[in-house]
Amino acid sequence: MDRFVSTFTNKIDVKGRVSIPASFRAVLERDGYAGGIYCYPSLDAPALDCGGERLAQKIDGLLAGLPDYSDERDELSVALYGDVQVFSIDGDGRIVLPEGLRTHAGLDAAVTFVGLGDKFQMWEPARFEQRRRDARNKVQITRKLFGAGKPPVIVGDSDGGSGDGGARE
Amino acid sequence: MDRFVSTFTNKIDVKGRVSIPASFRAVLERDGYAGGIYCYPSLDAPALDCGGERLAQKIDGLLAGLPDYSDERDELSVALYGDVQVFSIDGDGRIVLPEGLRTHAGLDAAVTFVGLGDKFQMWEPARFEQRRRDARNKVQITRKLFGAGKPPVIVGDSDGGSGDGGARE
DNA sequence: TAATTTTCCATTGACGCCCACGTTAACCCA
DNA sequence: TGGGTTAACGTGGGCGTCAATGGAAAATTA
Repeated sequence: MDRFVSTFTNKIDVKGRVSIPASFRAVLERDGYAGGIYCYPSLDAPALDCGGERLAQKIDGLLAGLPDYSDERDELSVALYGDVQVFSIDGDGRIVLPEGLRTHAGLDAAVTFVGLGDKFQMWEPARFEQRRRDARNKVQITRKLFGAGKPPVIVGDSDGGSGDGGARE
Repeated sequence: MDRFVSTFTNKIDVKGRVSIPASFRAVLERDGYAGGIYCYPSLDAPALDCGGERLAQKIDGLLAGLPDYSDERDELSVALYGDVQVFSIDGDGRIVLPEGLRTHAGLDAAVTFVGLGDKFQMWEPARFEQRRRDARNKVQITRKLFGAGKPPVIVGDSDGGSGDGGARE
């Protein structure tokens, strides 16, 4: 497995810790250094975008194209790095969510991890459910408009396996 | 870890001392001499740019490309070296911020350290928050740079808000 | 000597690390 | 095929260590 897939919901404990789904950790390890994850507030959703070394290298790659000490680079650096936080994963596969990011995503008692291929997102479970419903409606509409045969695959539609808040994969 | 990442906020005490985040100190040590950091007012922001040996060598590298005794070089030398200060880090990982630099960055009660890869910046916390908000607004430009085409499915853009559901990748 | 800076020490609160338990899925063997 | 066993994972809590911070003592300068 080399991509983040499926969704999982884990609890935040009293110390602010939350377990990263084991399958996501496996992807991170494959990605290089697995001792930490890069994380920043999602731009247009109340969620956090997360990934491993590959994500970090993407950011670096963008900056590498710009000359050192140019204004352009400085601005972009702040825009990109400014929001990024790095969480170290402890021996039990958990991270601690600091206050700032928790408020952005409205995280309180639990976190829903949403695999998006080369990165994943962390959502407040109820908000994600809402968002997912909206997405389904949208797909219905789109399908009618286009008369498409195959609907785009969203998240476990029909709730086959993972959606029920059960922790395990 | 060999790059400055994440952001941290530490307090300035009554004597003008402030702790350098431990993870940044680790980077500095790896960078060569860890007894001091190079620091100068940021050119285009109310902040201070800081780094270790690698940063100093980069500055040297820039000047090396210009002919000796050219006006250009003189100007750049002054611009780059003129305001550089070297702070020694005490036994507890702290530096003392002199008056001049504190006023440039408006530093008063606390400092936000922003990791930018091969260097980091010191901001007055409130100003950095402001800057970060601005940066997020400018993200449309950033997105083009990222070549964000198709947003990932799932997050059905229900809030009619800013464009595609895809976050920056 | 007075004032300011630097070094050293102490506190405390957060964080990393370790272990232990319950639950659930996977596995094995009859 | 079904029941029992084992392993993996998520979760909670305790404990030790280290970083951040405040303050005192020593040293340097005027």
